[in-house]
Amino acid sequence: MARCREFDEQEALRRARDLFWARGYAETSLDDLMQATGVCRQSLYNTFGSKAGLFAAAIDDYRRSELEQMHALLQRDLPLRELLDSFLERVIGLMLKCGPHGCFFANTMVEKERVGAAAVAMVAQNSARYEQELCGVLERARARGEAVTAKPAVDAARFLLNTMLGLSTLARIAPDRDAMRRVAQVALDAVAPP
Amino acid sequence: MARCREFDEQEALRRARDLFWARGYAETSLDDLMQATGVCRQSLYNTFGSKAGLFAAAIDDYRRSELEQMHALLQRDLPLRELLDSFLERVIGLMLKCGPHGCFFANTMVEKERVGAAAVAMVAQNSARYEQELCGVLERARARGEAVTAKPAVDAARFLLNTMLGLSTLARIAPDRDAMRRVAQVALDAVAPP
DNA sequence: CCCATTTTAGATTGTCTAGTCCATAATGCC
DNA sequence: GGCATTATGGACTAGACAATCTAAAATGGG
Repeated sequence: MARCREFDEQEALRRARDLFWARGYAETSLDDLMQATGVCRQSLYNTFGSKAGLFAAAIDDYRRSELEQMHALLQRDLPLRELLDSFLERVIGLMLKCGPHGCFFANTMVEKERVGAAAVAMVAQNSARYEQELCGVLERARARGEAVTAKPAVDAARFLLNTMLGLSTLARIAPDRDAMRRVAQVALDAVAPP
Repeated sequence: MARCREFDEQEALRRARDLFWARGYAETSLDDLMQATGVCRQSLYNTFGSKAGLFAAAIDDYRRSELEQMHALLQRDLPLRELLDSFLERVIGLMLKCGPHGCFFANTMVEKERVGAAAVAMVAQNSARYEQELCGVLERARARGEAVTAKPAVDAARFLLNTMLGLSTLARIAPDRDAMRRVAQVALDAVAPP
């Protein structure tokens, strides 16, 4: 009935996401996005509505492709220290991915005035979810009788989230995997003493 | 010999600094800066050279007016826990100042591709200085026989820096002073057990 | 093969930006 | 009081930007 699409929407979204991640919202122009995705301007508008709409879709894709895996990591039945250790290792890998871009979400919060309400809401919602899941992990470990900090689980969970956010900025100042690992170890010992 | 300045350079710089802090580099236009400072375009160029030059001056002013006080806080002769506690309290206050802007330096690192080399260098240098001073504080406390984490002082210092950076982003996601305080307490207990 | 429909490509629009230019106003030494 | 010098205010330039518009190209049911 009509002309066929010449591009793969998922592939284009993935490329747009990586560009937004690397450069941020304001510094990524539609010309950049067209070049990176190979999709013409009007098709981007037909598919995603606006630049902010494309960004929101990119944030959503990031959440699904990267963060869901981390959420899954937290659901595994492992001793607390092992679980958090592998989780933080994965976080560090993510922060360093594709160069010292830091966390897409953390960067977005610094740019929150520009990126549109939809994207900001997704980020805030996801942070809250991390906090809840980390809280659950700590409570389950405590119930199993593992060594866990005496602090309220919710405080310790927010502390871990805070450590993740810090690592994102640290990755921009000094993208040094070993240094970040040692930071994570101090945080790990604080919530799950060896 | 020549016409007198109608504006106070320090006052104008302070206003420009607060605007850059609140909105970031890219999102602050010269028109905004002219309005906030009350200084005409050409005078800003005469005095600071360029937008990037003005930003670098603003970063420098921030360092002098806000951060020097925090550096001074670390030089006081107090028990480690008291020292770090008051320091972190001050950090939180700074992160929340003038609304949830977070730390000017941390925000600048997220925008580092735009703000110019001079500003980035100042931020990186200052982070390293924090790390060194925190390291010194921990080593002195250890030498005095106070309770200090068994971790290498340099790792613990970087961990504290990381906590500060995290609090900056946390202030943007959820500017809640009490929540931030509890995060800081967990970090404090990790490096200086009660 | 035709035609309604969608995609594509590129020109265009209107807005905003940093930075420059220029004419005017103020200043104080001579 | 002239005059060199600096400050000021506003017009201007050149370019980047998101978004819209236009028209050609492709598609497949009838």
